[in-house]
Amino acid sequence: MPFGSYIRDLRECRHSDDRSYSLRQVAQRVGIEPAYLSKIEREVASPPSEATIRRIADDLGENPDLLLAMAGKVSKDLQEIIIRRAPLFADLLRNLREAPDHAVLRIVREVRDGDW
Amino acid sequence: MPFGSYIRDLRECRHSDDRSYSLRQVAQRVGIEPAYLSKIEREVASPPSEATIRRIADDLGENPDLLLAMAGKVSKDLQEIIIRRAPLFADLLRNLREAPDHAVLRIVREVRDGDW
DNA sequence: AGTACTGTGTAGTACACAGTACATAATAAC
DNA sequence: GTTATTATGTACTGTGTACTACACAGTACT
Repeated sequence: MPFGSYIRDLRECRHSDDRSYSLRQVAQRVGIEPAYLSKIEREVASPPSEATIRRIADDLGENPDLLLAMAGKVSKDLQEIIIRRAPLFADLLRNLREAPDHAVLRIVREVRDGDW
Repeated sequence: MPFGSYIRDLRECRHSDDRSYSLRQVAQRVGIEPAYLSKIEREVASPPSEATIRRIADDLGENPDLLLAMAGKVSKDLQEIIIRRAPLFADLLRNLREAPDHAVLRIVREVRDGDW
């Protein structure tokens, strides 16, 4: 699903039982013009900047990494992590490309409880 | 070390025993204007596009992921890998942020020989 | 002294990104 | 049934990216 329709659905879902989730009010809280948010939702405009996506995610209560991904973006903080040790992490990621979710999850847990 | 000075040093090193590594000739092989490469090397211009960095890496025999990192960029193919499973990989990377190199390397090997 | 190479200065192009501003049309509330 | 609110259409702006084109200047050979 594209970014625009996704956040529109999400917002309309919130709107259905909370009147403060109109396009205008969300736009105001997020700090952009309603016309611009309208265009984003209808995919007339491409997804906004990372900062704006984060504020939208915050307002709609959605995972920011997921929204960024739907917008075709990778969070700046993740990019930083990779850039610091580029060849190493490049290698890791390319090796994990085809790994099934559960294998990656196992590694996440292993690392989190890791005693190196 | 910044991107510009790094590739200048690298090129001049090659140049010292191979005359075909002049700024002009490298620029021609890479497919950009010499004046532009000059500006990149002196950091008058910011680093070029990913595609151009790849061609430079290729010509100078350097690791493309390393050059991209020095330019503050993350390779598009790596971004793709993350984007496909954003929340999962975001979690993994943030957990690996502080992990020492050898721990990451161990995981790389583990995954490469992995039987899931 | 001429030519052949080396790098650099200046100027400008084309296009994408991230929006604003205002007018108008549709819908809901009272 | 008018007022208030909602969503859209159109037009425009400023900033960054990724370059090109061409003229100029220094050095090296011969």
